[in-house]
Amino acid sequence: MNETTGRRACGTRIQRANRERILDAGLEIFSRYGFKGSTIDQIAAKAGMSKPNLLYYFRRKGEVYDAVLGDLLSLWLDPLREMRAEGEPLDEIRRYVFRKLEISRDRPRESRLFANEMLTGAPRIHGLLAGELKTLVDEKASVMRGWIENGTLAPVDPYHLIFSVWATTQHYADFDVQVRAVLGGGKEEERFHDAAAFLARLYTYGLAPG
Amino acid sequence: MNETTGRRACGTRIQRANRERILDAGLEIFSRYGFKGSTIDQIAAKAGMSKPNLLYYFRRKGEVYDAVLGDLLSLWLDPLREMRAEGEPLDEIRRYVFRKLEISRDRPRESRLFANEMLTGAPRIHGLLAGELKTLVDEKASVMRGWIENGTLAPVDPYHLIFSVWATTQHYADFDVQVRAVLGGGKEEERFHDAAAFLARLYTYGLAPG
DNA sequence: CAAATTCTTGATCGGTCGATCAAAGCGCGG
DNA sequence: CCGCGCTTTGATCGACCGATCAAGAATTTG
Repeated sequence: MNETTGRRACGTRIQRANRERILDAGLEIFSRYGFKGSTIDQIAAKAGMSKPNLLYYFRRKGEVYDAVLGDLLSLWLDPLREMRAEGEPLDEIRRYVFRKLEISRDRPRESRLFANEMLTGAPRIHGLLAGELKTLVDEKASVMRGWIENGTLAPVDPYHLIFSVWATTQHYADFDVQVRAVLGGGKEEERFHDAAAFLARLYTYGLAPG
Repeated sequence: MNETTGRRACGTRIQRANRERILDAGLEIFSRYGFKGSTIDQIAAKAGMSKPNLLYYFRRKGEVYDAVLGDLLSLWLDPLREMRAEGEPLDEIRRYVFRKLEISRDRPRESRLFANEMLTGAPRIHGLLAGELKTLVDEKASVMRGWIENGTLAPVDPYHLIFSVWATTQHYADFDVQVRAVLGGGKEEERFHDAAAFLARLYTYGLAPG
């Protein structure tokens, strides 16, 4: 027994370390070239191991992809889950926007992978979209309808409101090249601040009731 | 001479027809699987011809891709070009949003291809982004700054305003699968109307001065 | 230390894809 | 009808890629 690390058994130390490296390399490569556009050689090279060794840990290319994607969904939905019906509506929405914007800044590879999957018709996570995702969105849309009836939120379509938050925040990760080309080589910190300020203003005044 | 059609000479009738079919098929395939993920066989099959025949009109796979992409940029930038400094700011912006939303509805393949190119780092159009695109955006940002000084537009960052328009409108084409999964199988017409109404409201109140 | 197990990799196989070529088909002017 | 140029395609080549295997290296275990 080697429970010295304190983590529950899930393969040897080497196994865990190598799986970790493979998943990280897979995220890097898949997020840039998509599933078909990526090769096992690329991923193995990025992970610093040989191709057969990678296939020793994941029998198929698709298994790496699914594992990378599987780690993603909770990260993706958690910020929306945090939206509380008891909070001040505009505060909750601004906070949600800010959290999503932070994720775009800190996890651009995850965002691009997600976008890539959507663009190709989401063949591998279509079930999750119609299930877990839709359930959560329906729930939060219901919360927003409550706010609208309270008169604490402008009467807008909750679904399209959520879509707009997804779109405006993910844009900074997915279209990073375009954003950089337009804004020039300014500091990333400044870009983030300006984007946050603009979105805060847009949603504050755009969604204020009355 | 066969100027009977009235179009200027640009290959025979057969050449023009086949190039057209190839470009349309290329758009269909490339927009769904990206450059590396698409095969000439797929494109040729979709165009209803053999692979060598396709390569008779375009010597390389990359030539098809570049031709498809080249037809795209003007379509992409025209709506922004139409924004007039003399107009009423909020009208101009609302009109821009609506035009972009129409394009997302009517040309989803073009939108997805563009998104795919961005996700992969835009290796083939990076020059256009830093050139033609940036020039136009700088020009319109300047127009918006004028509106802000006039007091006819809220003091927001013009660049991030434009980004948000791109993001919110393209989202309906690029993330179509997700939108459908969340909204269920409602009519496309209704979706479009609701999205237009939400965005009109968001930008009207979010950008109104004072 | 020795045996057993886990880990790593060079070599290789079958399949796919981009690209080429030669030959056959087709339309058009004489 | 003939001959010429434009168009189409079956066959094929080389490169790349996913996957397998057997053998060797490293690590763990007794």
